[in-house]
Amino acid sequence: MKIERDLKNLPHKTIERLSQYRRALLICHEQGQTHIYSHEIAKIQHITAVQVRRDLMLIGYSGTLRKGYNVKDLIDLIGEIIDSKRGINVAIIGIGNLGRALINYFVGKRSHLEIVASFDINPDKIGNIMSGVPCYSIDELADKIHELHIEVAIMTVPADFATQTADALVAAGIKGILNYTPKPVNVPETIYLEEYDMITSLEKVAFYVKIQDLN
Amino acid sequence: MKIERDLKNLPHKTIERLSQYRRALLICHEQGQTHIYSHEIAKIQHITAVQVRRDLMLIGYSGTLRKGYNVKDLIDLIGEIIDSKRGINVAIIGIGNLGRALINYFVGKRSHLEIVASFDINPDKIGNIMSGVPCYSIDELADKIHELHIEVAIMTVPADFATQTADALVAAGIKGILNYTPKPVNVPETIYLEEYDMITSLEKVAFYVKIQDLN
DNA sequence: ATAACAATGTGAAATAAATAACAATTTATT
DNA sequence: AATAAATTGTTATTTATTTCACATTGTTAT
Repeated sequence: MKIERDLKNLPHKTIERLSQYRRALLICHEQGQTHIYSHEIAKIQHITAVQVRRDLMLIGYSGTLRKGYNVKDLIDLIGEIIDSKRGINVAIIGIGNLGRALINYFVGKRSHLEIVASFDINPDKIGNIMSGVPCYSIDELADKIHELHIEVAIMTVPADFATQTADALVAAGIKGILNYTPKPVNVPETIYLEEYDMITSLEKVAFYVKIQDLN
Repeated sequence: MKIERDLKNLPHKTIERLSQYRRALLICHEQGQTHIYSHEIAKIQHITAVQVRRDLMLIGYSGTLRKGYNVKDLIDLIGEIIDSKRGINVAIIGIGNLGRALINYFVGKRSHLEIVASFDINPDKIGNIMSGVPCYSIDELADKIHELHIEVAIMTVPADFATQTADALVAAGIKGILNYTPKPVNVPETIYLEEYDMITSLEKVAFYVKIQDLN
């Protein structure tokens, strides 16, 4: 009960960084590294060592002086914080290039997050299995979401289908949506929505390149 | 000279939102809408009307009372702020699913950002043209970056190639990098680097879905 | 032993970003 | 003409996030 309250108070940015720390730590662990200093983690993530220490403080982890943090312990603790014990099933909506990229990229990467289904409108794709992920007709969306206990959906449909796809997901009882279409969608407040648009990122890079030249 | 200083002082978040406002405004403009209120823009972007007005205040745009903002004028002004007058050439490094998704998605979308080349290591892909974008060997990276005046690169190579790709881009004189590999890369401070990792976003969604259940 | 060093942990301060509050003003209505 | 309503523009405030400063404490070298 204490922990639940703490989790809710973790800054959003800290959540993001914890995920990134873990990814870096997993690589260190694979390579046999047992301990790591805050400034080493910081360097990998292009942030400051203080930032790392503060994040770890927030999740109640203590390192040892002069040896730093225990890589394995920290990986496990971050898992306890950000992972769901029961695991979470994920679906990808829209099997275009981006949908395929996500499937290839995610499958097998995180044990607590499993991509259990994909959906498309194209008959040529329906029925296929890609990296172990079956593709169903979008008509089966609601049924499969219930049947397979899918809680999170990643939207990779064309922009013109974004709204109706989001509506269908909401109606089917999805709990979280990651929207990669360039069209913002509206969902009830009870559903967690994360939107990311690649054009915005590219335009941002271009902007900072541009103003550098103005020096 | 006044403007140059102002541009540098615009909050990063405002830059991102300006890009998003424009995208929404372009759709409105296509549909023949001539004016728009701050609260309408806000609703599309899931933010507050005050936030919109503040962003527009920062770029020195004034709307008209009771009619709101002129869609066309605002599109043009945002372009003056975030676009480079000369246009910026972009390359995609790595023609996997994600690279292809980006090409399909970007081509023709923004006049000031042109994808002029892609690069890959696979001989089957080299020499192909996709949506008008030629694919060159990664060996030609430096040459083509100079020849085609490429200033921004989007990295969509496998994680294991991230470091060497970034190093090659830096050596070739790139000015900005958008890194979509899951591996953070190091570049000199003079180069603008934006990194985005899809696993982090998915884990974040999963986290907030998880803690909602703890209520 | 003791001093010097190098790391963590954390309260305080600074910075960045979002929100609240409200004055000003145009338009529509009576 | 006066009033009401709706919208912008902007200062002040609040909230969120990062950084600073430094106390603490193992470890190593002398």
